[in-house]
Formats: sequence, C-alpha cells, structure tokens
Amino acid sequence: MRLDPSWDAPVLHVDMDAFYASVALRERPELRDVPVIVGGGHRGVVLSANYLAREYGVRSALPMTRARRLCPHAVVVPPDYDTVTAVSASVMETFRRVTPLVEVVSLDEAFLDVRGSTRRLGSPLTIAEWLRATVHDEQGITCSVGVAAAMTLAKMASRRAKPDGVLVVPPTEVTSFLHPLDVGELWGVGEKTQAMLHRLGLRTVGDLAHTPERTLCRAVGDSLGRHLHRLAWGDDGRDVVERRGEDEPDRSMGANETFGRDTDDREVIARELLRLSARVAGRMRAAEVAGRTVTVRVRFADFTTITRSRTLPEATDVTQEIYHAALRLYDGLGLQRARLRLVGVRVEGLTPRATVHRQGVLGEREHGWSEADRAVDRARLRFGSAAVQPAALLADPA
DNA sequence: TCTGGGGTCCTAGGACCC
DNA sequence: TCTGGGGTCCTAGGACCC
Repeated sequence: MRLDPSWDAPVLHVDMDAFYASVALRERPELRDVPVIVGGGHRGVVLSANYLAREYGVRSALPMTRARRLCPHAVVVPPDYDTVTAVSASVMETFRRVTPLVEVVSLDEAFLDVRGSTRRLGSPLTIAEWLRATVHDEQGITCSVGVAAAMTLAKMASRRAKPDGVLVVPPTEVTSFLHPLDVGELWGVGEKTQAMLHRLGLRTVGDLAHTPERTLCRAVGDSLGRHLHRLAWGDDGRDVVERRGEDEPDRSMGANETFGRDTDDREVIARELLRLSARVAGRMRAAEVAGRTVTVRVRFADFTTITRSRTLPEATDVTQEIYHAALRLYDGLGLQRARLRLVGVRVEGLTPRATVHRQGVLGEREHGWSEADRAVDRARLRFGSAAVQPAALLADPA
C-alpha cells in the first residue's frame, strides 16, 4: 500500500458533477440519454448542463439564447432548488462520516481534511474512492475528488478529474502538475487577470512561479500578487476549517431583478425597488440582523453597471426605510430616459439585531413600520408569501 | 432573444480625526 | 508661508466565485 502516493496529501476537494443537472436527471431518468440544460427565463443563463449537452459547447453561465442555439434539441428544465438543497445536505452528511473537518464551499462542493481519519479508514485515496462510491449508491449522482496537500491544489485536481474521477497530486509532483497549467486555471484568476498576465507574457503557472513577487504585485496589486506567487508553488497557506454552509452570519444581503424587457419607466422601477427592498428586509428579519449601508445597483441596456450607496445613521431591518433610501439613491442618479436592464438593492454592514439600539428620534413612526413588517412576516408564515404584499405591488398593471 | 442572482474581497480617493 | 503620517469611515467600482 506504500505505493499509494496519497498518504502525504490529506486534503480532499469533492465536487459534484453537473450538480443541478444530475439532480434533475435523478428525478427524471427518462432524460438520461438526451442533452439537458438547467436554466430558465428568456434572459437567463445556464445554471448547469449534463455532459451530453456539454458536448455541444453548452457551459454554466452561458446565456440561454446561445445555449439553445448551440444545442436546439436539448431539454431545458428549471432548477429544483428544494431537491438540490436536500441532496446537498445529505451529501455533506456523508462527508462528515469521514471527518468533522468539512468546509462547505457551496451546495455542490466541500473540502475535507482527512488527516485524522487515515488510521481508521485508510489512505486519502481510499477515502476518496469510498466517498465517490457512497455518494453514488445513496444519491444516484457522481462526484469528482481532488487529493493534495493544499486546498487550492486539491480544488484544481478535482477540476481535472471531472467527470466522475479522482486525481491525486502528491507533494513530489506539485510543480510538474502545476507549472504547465495556464495561469487562468488558478483559483482567483479570472478572465481579466488572465488577460493582463498574458499581456505581460506570463502564460503558465510556471511563468508566474519564476517571476519576482514584486513584479507580480506591481501588476495585479499587493494582495493578489503575493497570493499568486505562493499559489504558483502550490502553497495557499490555508487550512480546512469546519464550516457548514449556512451557519456563518452574512456580511450583506441583496436582491437583483433583470426586467423582462428594458425600461425607463420610473413607476415600474420604483415598484421593483419596493419589491426588492421587501424581499431583502424580510430575509434580514428572518436572520435577525439589521444593516446600515443601502446600495442600489443599476444596469443599463448596454450592460454598464453603476452603484450608489448611502450609510444610514442607524442599522435597520425595516422595509420602508430600506426602500426610501433606495429610492432616494435612484432618484439621485437623475436618469432621464436611460433604459434599465436591471435594478438591485443590497444592505451591508449587517449586525445582529439584538445589538442595535434605536435612538428613537422618530421612534413612533419607525416603531410603527417595524411592527407592520413583523405582522406581515407572521401572516406570510401562516398564509404564504403571496398573501400579504405592499399595496403598491398589488395594482400591478403588467 | 446575447450576457442571472447570490455573495466576498480588494482598491483607491477623500473626509475627518489625532 | 507650508504641506507629516497614521487610522477609520464612507463611497464607487471592479474582479472573482458558485
């Protein structure tokens, strides 16, 4: 068993293969042999696609219009968030049978530190294969696993192992694995940074590794420069920390909406800002947080996007206060006939509601709104979210 | 009928304070 | 009649991730 090179690579990155599509196929096995795209909306993007659809060039984040053109005979299904969330929770529980050191990244991926599990379960590679078999048996879907000594390496390995595979990158093979790769494969290097590095003649991770850190910092900033230089040598300086998806307080909460068609109608836009404010504030109250900074996002028809933010004297979770701040920010833009594609509302600087103490200068009125919100929340819990809506949203002529 | 929605973090300039 | 240097907050934008 000493031939198994994974003994010195105790970090696993597990990534579900085409997660939303795989879950959809599990519910609808008759679609197993046809291209399937998960997505929706006429202005939406691809959320996930099975591997049959990928053969036609369909990828996550591709505009649905292009996806349909690439693969006209694909079956398009809407995402089933409830089932996806349930399957995700089960899979994460499977991971915790291996080790409590599970760091959930998103619904479909997690890191596992298996250092403390090898005596009981065998080598990291053995554990990886057990996980893949167990997930497949219990959930009927496949996943891929990267095995390495560092988290970023494990993540890059799982990407290379897809679909339905395992890849071990032992410490002795880090540079031979890493250095030939394009810089764009590094976690944290997206389209823009990749293009900039290419312009500088830095195409591979090996190029990065042999560039002085100072040079990198000048090109992409101190933080990213240092990060990239370390990464190029396979060191991300991070440890897996136990983290379950939803148990950390959010730093911000927001909601966006892309209009069915671009609009310059202030009434339509104001009504949308109210809807979004109500949605965000409702989620904040459910999470028992309040926030001080309200940001409005506006995307024009040409896709350029701007934001305007305003920090309130005190944190709030009141729909009307968030809405009024948002509307003032929007009106402050002074847009005349600009056609908007999207508006968004976000609240930042969240703190637990219990720590917020109202000065009460406008106490009566604000207390009234706050009480109204809570009454709405209770009614929605009992009768469903459509039961109670702001009056302005009921008279929707559209 | 090109390009969603949910987030996080970083940068940079200016205000303001000591 | 000269221009330092932190630290923090606020605002706007941008890159990135899933």
